[in-house]
Amino acid sequence: MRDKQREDTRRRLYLAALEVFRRDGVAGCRIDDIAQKAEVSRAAFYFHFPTKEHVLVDLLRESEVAGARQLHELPESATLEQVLFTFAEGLAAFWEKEPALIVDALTTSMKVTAVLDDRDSSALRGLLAKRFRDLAARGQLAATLPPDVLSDFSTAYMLMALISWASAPQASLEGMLKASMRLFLDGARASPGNTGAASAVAPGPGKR
Amino acid sequence: MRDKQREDTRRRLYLAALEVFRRDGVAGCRIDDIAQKAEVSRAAFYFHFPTKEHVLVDLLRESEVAGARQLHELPESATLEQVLFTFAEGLAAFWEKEPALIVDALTTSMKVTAVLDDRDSSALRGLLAKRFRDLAARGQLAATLPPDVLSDFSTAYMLMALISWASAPQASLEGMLKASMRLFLDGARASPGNTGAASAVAPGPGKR
DNA sequence: ATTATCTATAGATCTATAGATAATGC
DNA sequence: ATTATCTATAGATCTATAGATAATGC
Repeated sequence: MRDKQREDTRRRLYLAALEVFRRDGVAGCRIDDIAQKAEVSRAAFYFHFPTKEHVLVDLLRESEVAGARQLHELPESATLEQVLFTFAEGLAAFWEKEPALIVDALTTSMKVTAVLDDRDSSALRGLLAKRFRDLAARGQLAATLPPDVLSDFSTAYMLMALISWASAPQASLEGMLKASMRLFLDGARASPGNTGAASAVAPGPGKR
Repeated sequence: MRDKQREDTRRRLYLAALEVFRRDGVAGCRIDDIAQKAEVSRAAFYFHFPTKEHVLVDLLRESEVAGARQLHELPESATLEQVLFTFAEGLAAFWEKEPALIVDALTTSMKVTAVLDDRDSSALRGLLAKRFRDLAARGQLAATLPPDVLSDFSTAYMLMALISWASAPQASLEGMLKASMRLFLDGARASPGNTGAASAVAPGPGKR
């Protein structure tokens, strides 16, 4: 009963905050407006969220859940490409509906999670890291950096792709995300097998 | 005379702000303390900087200048690797002396520059983009994405490497930055020529 | 005389906290 | 009786702005 009401209030504040963010921007909005829209006092907001930026951490978590949902259904044996593209599709579907909040959500969350540095607070970060460790064990990863770090870099590319698309939405977000994943996989260096388009579907290391 | 005084005050505020940031953190500090240390009124701070976060934009610019300094001396014909490694060295030298401000400087600047989106406000961003366009013209770049975007992604990798190092400083920052550049160049996919260490010095596409 | 730089300060907004209310546990 | 959730509010800090001062341009 108490738990239910607590979650209820928190959810109302969360949704109200997103509405106000979309209207006034994260930096420009007043917490009073959020609280009023959620029909609680301003102090109640602070009871649930340390700062208004923390609402965006929740939003990013939600987007990660959207990205990870399909990931669970992939077999253990999935390739690196399948893992990353599946995740990219989920992310694209989520953020296409919330373009105005991409930059704020990603930059503030990056700050918060960089400080926290708990690979487990985020369901996705742990899930993706596990996939990467498995792939490394099967020899599918370059040995440049440890799998955990590689996993974080793949996420960084997705975030960059999202921010880049949000600042200047050209093509489809999904296309942009997948292009960034090809870049992550094959690198920026010109080479016979690396024209971008080709490697998008090629299953293995695919030389020639 | 007036210009000189203006720049003088601005510089005093800039240095005072960095001191206070190091002591109290960017989020936790008071602008009054910054102004007091610079011996001007709080309003004078706002005359020079819209928000305290904008001080960090200046800091990031300074680091870019440090990174770009050596870049000017590279010949037009320099390889992608030479360009990126030179830049990485300059960045590493700068940020090693300012580890406490890395995360705040990079995340807030990312937000600000993502919104501004002027490829020219930053000397470096323009300089690096030009290098990338030249490299693309000489066929040294993968065609996955336009050169300008590739240039931004290379910077994103550096930023990620910096943030990652700042959160958990393991090895040398320069080593971390160069590893991230190898990842950028060759991708994360396992392949015969891609063991990381090997490609660090190899000049060309270097298969085998 | 005009303009750029800076100060003093009023009003807005936030942050911290003492206390009210109602659910929970004994 | 105790504790979790929320409110009311005092004090801190920020933001906006009217005005002072001194350099610049005519």
